[in-house]
Amino acid sequence: MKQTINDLIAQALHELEQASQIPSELGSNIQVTSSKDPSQGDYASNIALMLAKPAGMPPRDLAQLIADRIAAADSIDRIEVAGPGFINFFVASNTSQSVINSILEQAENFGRSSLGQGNRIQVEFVSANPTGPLHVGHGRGAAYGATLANLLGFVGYEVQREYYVNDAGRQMHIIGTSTWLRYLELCGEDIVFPSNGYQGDYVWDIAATLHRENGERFRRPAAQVFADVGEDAPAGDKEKHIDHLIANAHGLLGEDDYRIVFDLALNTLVDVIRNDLHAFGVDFDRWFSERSLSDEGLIEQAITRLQDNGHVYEQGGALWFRSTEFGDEKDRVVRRDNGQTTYFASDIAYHMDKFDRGFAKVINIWGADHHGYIARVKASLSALGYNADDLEIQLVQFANLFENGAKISMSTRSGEFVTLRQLREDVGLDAARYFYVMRKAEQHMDFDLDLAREQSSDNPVYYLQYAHARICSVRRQCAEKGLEIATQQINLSRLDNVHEQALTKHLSLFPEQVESAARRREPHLVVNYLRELANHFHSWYNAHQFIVDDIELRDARITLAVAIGQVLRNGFALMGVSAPEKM
RNA sequence: GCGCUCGUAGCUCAGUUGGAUAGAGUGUUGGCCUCCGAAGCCAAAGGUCGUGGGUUCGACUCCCGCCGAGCGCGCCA
Repeated sequence: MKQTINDLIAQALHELEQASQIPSELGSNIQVTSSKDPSQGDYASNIALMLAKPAGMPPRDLAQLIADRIAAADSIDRIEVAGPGFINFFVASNTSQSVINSILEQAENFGRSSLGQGNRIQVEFVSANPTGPLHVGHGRGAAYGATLANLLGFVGYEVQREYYVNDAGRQMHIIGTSTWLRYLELCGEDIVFPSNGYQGDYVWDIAATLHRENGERFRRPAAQVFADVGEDAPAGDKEKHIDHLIANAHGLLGEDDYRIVFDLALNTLVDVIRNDLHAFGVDFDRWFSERSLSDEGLIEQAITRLQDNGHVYEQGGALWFRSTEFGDEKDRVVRRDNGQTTYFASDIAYHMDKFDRGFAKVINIWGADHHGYIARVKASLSALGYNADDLEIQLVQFANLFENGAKISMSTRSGEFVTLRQLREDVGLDAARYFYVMRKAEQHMDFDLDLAREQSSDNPVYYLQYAHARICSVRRQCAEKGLEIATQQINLSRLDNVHEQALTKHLSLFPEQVESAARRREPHLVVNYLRELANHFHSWYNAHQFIVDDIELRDARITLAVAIGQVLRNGFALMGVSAPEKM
């Protein structure tokens, strides 16, 4: 419809130019928007306001000139000039009602588009270190990423969902060693657990598995384990303390046995995360291992490529990437003076690999605390010869969590955190998913856990689901009363009250809202849309009876209700929320 | 100190590439079920859009200064 109006305006402008009533080549960027207020028509264009100055005419006069030129069209009832010079279009009711037939015909495909043209796009999200179960802080990225991926698929992209598993590096050695120390305690060794170790109960669980499956095979005397490790905090350096423990674990266990302990911790935690996410309705196509980058020589390959392109230099025994050449604020080390490559080097290799896999677009969803990292990753892509604009980074702000009126901090290390699983069990999957995506991702957000728990029946998601359940209920009523609802030859012109007009108008906006949400990477727009749809529906429901004696009217109203139910379901599917028939 | 993301109703937040009278939820105060589900509807009240300038027909939106919040500035990951 927007396009139709756009074309009508373009044609009118063209004719006016031909007739020399306005100067030519005004550079018309025609904008057509849907109106909020019904008195301002269904659609409006500000074209006259835009062109008033270059045309040297008062906006209202120009608007009238254009409006008079616009050819009559079946789909347009009337055109008005209003306000400072807007042109308002009133769509003919039979045209706006035709959307109902489109919805019923296209069913679960209503709203799909070919915007993505089948291009491959990757969405990488969550990617939390596998050092413990996911907590509520990870939920926002999970829900946002999953919904965005669904949205992109819906508008015609071929989407790949990926989780980057940080299975290399110091944090993983700390979790591995923490597991081993708990295991030694189970063996009866006298262990003083390091302050910098992972202290959550889940570490005990992994240690118990290790003990159950391997007996005392990995047992070593505590005296040897703590030989030469130095003081722990507060008297000593907790970082050095844990690093020495890791080194001792390597030495005492030997590389092969160390790896068994390490991998058990890693695999168990990745499984926990995978299961938690699955239960949260979030599944990935690929779990990409950071360790595989070094195993397959990709890190060396990336560094070599940077060297070949002349973007690397040596200083202080380390190898530096000259990222400042591409806008970063300082150069970055890729290989330390001890010969080890940095985490950043892995990330360069990882992103190189992403682009070598042929994605037209790569979207990374990162916590807002990683914003300082964007410049260097983009710099590395440019240096490798890729178009850095093809990497898009969406930042998700943290949610401040409140419990008992106080802000609570999340620490995987100390084991003090509310898990994503607990949240889901407390408030339910639908409420949790809805809560996370109802707000714009870059907006800071406060999350009151008590409120979420206690008032879970007040959660706004039920408002939407209730609309769907009511529609299903009406259909059940019809069936119980033995009323046949016609599926063809519905006289939709009977839908003539203000509620029905608002509903058909709103339904027709779904496809463009979905496209806009996908293009802007803002799933919350879909949530807003659905809320408005439910609002219109509830108002209508309270104002009018559906099951009436007038068969033609009854058929028309129930057909509209069915169409609303379909659009709600399509929206729910994108959000990962269920569409209950009863509540 | 520099950088990133922000600042909208008592509270939590929307506000479409700059558009018409800045909107929801929640909370407060009133109404609405002999009728398809009251997890709902209708209405009232609630605002110097942090602040001061600038750009223009028009600014919550764009630009600059200031104030305030969160986060980031490592040869950690």
